[in-house]
Amino acid sequence: MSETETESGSEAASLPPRLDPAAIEGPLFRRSLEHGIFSRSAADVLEGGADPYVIVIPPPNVTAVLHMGHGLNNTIQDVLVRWRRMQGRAAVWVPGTDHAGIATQNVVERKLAAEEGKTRFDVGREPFVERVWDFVDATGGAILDQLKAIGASCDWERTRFTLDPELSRAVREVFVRLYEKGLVYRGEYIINWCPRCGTALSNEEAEGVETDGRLSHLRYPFPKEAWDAAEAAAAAGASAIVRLDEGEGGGWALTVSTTRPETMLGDTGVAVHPDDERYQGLVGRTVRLPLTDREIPIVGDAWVDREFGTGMVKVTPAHDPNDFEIAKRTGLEVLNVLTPEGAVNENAPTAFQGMDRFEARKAVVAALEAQGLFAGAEVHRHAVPHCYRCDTVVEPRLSDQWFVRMKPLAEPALAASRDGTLRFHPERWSRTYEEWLENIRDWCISRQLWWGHRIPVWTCADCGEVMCLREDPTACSACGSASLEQDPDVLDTWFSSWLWPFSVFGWPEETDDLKAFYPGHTLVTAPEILFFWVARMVMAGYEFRGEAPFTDVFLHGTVRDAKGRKMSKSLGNGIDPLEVVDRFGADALRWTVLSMCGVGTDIHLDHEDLEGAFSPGRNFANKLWNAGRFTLMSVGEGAVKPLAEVEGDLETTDRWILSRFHRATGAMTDGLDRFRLHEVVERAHRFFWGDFADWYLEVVKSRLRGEEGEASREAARAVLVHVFDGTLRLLHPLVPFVTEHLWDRIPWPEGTDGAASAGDAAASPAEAAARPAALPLAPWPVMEARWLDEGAEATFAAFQELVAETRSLRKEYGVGEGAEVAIVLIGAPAGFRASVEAEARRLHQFARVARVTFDEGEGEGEGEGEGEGEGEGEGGGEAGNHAAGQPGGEAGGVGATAVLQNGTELFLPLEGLIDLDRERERLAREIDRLSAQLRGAEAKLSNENFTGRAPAEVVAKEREKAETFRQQRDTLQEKLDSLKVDPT
RNA sequence: GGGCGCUUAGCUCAGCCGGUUCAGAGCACCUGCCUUACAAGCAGGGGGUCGGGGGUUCGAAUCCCUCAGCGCCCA
Repeated sequence: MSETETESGSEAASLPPRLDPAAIEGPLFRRSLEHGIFSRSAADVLEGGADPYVIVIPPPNVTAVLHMGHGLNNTIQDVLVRWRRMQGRAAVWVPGTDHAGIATQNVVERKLAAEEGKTRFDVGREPFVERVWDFVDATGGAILDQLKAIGASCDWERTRFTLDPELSRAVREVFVRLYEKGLVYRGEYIINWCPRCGTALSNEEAEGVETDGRLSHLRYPFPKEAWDAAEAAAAAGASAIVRLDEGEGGGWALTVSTTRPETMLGDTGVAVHPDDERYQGLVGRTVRLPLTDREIPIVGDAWVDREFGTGMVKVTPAHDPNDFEIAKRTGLEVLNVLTPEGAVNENAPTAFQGMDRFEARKAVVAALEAQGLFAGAEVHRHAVPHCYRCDTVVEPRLSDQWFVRMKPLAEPALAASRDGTLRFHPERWSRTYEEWLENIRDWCISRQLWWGHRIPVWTCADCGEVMCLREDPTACSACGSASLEQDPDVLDTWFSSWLWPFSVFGWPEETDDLKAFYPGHTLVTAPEILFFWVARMVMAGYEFRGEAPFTDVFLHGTVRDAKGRKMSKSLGNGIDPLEVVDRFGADALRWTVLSMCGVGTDIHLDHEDLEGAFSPGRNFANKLWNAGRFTLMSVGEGAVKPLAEVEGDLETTDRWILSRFHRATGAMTDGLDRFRLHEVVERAHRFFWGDFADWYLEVVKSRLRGEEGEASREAARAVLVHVFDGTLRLLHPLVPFVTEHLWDRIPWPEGTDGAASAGDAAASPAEAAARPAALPLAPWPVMEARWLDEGAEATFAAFQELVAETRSLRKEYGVGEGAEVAIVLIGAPAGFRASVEAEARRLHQFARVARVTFDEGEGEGEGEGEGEGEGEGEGGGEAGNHAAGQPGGEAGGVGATAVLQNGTELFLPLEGLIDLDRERERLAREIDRLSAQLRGAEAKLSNENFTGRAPAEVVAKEREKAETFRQQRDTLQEKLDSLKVDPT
């Protein structure tokens, strides 16, 4: 027994048979941090000449808690950054958080209300902001530590926060510059107002929600003097003009429609298209606004769509953006009838004052109904804007706000996409991006909040001078007065986020960091914030640095539950990544989400079955663990030779695995290059599990035990270590922990060890011969064409096919797993015969083939008696099925047949086990299949159009296929014919 | 109303600028194995007229048109 030998106290012996992620992940990550593995300095680039690779994290909210969306997003970034780092780039991934104005302020306000029953106004501005800081200092940034749990290899020393002094300075500088350029302006416009948050929102922050609303029809009566005109209009086909019931005095009225009836309280006019003949006689007249004592004019404005509804619209300038524009053009009065909280204000009739807008909606309808002025309603599906933070229905509201003029900023950002400077993955997002920029609207940047960057504009109380300044003023620049008032509002959080790619490096200072690491390279995010953030970053990049902040934007899918619903707190269908890490490990989480990361597809994970959801990742990591365990155990302690020294002793299987490894290397590198992560994972899986673990590890077992000579053993050890090292490197960006743990234990080839011990980050990746300081810094493998070996691959593929077919036949006929069999290969090409002979030991190992005999074919048996059948076959069979027995030549005996692609007939003698009927059926099925294939190929080949027009290569291939099919079919047909004659 | 995308095995998805024994993977399922790296594993197996229809082509899951269903974005 060699047991003592395999457990000779090596490192491997200490590896338990199951991976325990919790035991290795934390310590490994801490070690990397301690040794500064993930950090790079500007000097590396500016002085060391390193090629930078920069990613800035999409900063999560400072008070956020990690969810699977973050898990996916950051896993992807980590894969890319680890890969580039291994390629020798000065990889910098900048982490950080944003202050999330609304969200954070909300949290603290709620806390304040719950704990002290106070509002922020009770506390006061300064003390309130203090409290938010206290809260953020105490609990904020926790999400960054959570990111560490999934292995995020950020340059943690560069952690930034949008409210850091440096970043705040960048925000201020940008505001002032834009102000000075006239790109920031202040004005009264209809903006999206969240009555609950009490602040303005940008257009992007008001999310349309498809809703079945009610389109109500309201009647506004004409004063007596307009009845004639109304009657005339009705006669002209104006469907909006109707005659009222007697109860209303029998007069005339017009009909307008709205989904928000309460806004009629603020109507100041009715509009028709100026060219609409039906209403020509009414323009200039007035109409009585019900429920109020006002009369409002009818105006003509070209914005009105004659075709929509009655072609007549009510105009509420203070509560609708289009109506506001109409009012500006036609001079209609602007009347605000809602309070900031969304209640009816004092400009409306007393009866409605104080009512909430939705309450007022009902009340208005009821009041109109009572007066016979409600003309019914119909269901109307439309998009209702909701606050993206609190989901409250947003109210369009006239308000004095700050805006950024976007058109000039959008132009270079648009050009960048069009000319390919900026690339999207998947590519189709570029169209969405471009369309948004083409139709860009000005950006409302002021927020009526306290938490955030305060707008740096002061107004002199004495002379009215307005000052926009980089430094806080002490006196009015015009009159010297000290009574200055700063604008109370703060800026949209995105107004700091859009500067993130350069503000994190110290801009507006021309820092070394900025020189070294701007522009960056890749941005990884979800399509949801394409407009909010991505497009704006590009604009800011061009405006303030003259260059796009990155070249590639990778947009990944959304994490959903098993039913396809977005994960959310309110639905309770979320998955806590930390729980996943606890139970299955970060590697399992990463592998699982990456394997599902198809281009542009969402990721479905069952929150009710975490085990099922993450087992692929856990299983993979465990498989890797065990392959490593075996490798380390069987390589043993002794020095391993470098590959170059054993080249003369390499066997076909060695050349095969090396060839497969280099192919996998090429494919994975290419996949990473093209952001095809799903492909990368698939390729990694196929190579590691399908080639390395399933075949190579099995193939080298006996060699490693020294059963095939010392030279073979040393070659196997060298190749095994070499390929395993390379495999760990390829897999490291995907599953960093298990790979690093194993890699640390690889016995390094002679002469390369000792150069640096693990953890010494100083070693340069350029010193190829020296052992890299740590796996994250080990050079990424490069595909070398000289190791690609089609011959070895073909040879081994044929061997694999033989094994598979033999196994299949054994199983088909119930040969016990342990039972040994003999096989006969008939008509094997010389090369194949040689390789089978060379791998006889392996054939036994894989398929329990105790003996192979070769037959030249055509009935001529080799005559060597078989008849051993050591397994249970002989014992159990009795004489029963021996009927077809043709003693002697195996080829003609009783057994099962398959045919290999190279035409070789595989015969498995199965005396005593075979069911001839079943074998005939099976053969017939195979023959049918092959015949069909053959017919298909022949049909093509006999088609002159095909042979004439298809590329010669394709035609040749088709001929080859046809030949193979024919050969295989004929072989089986002969076999079947021989079985047809029942010898009894 | 405008735009984008999706529909392939029971489930989640690859494959899609046409031609690999082209219909694949993982999970699930069936059968047999606790073979000293791994039962979180190994071996074998069943399962799909590639949403419907039409077209282009020597050849279509792949390109074009159309219909149906689903999803997202913008107005």
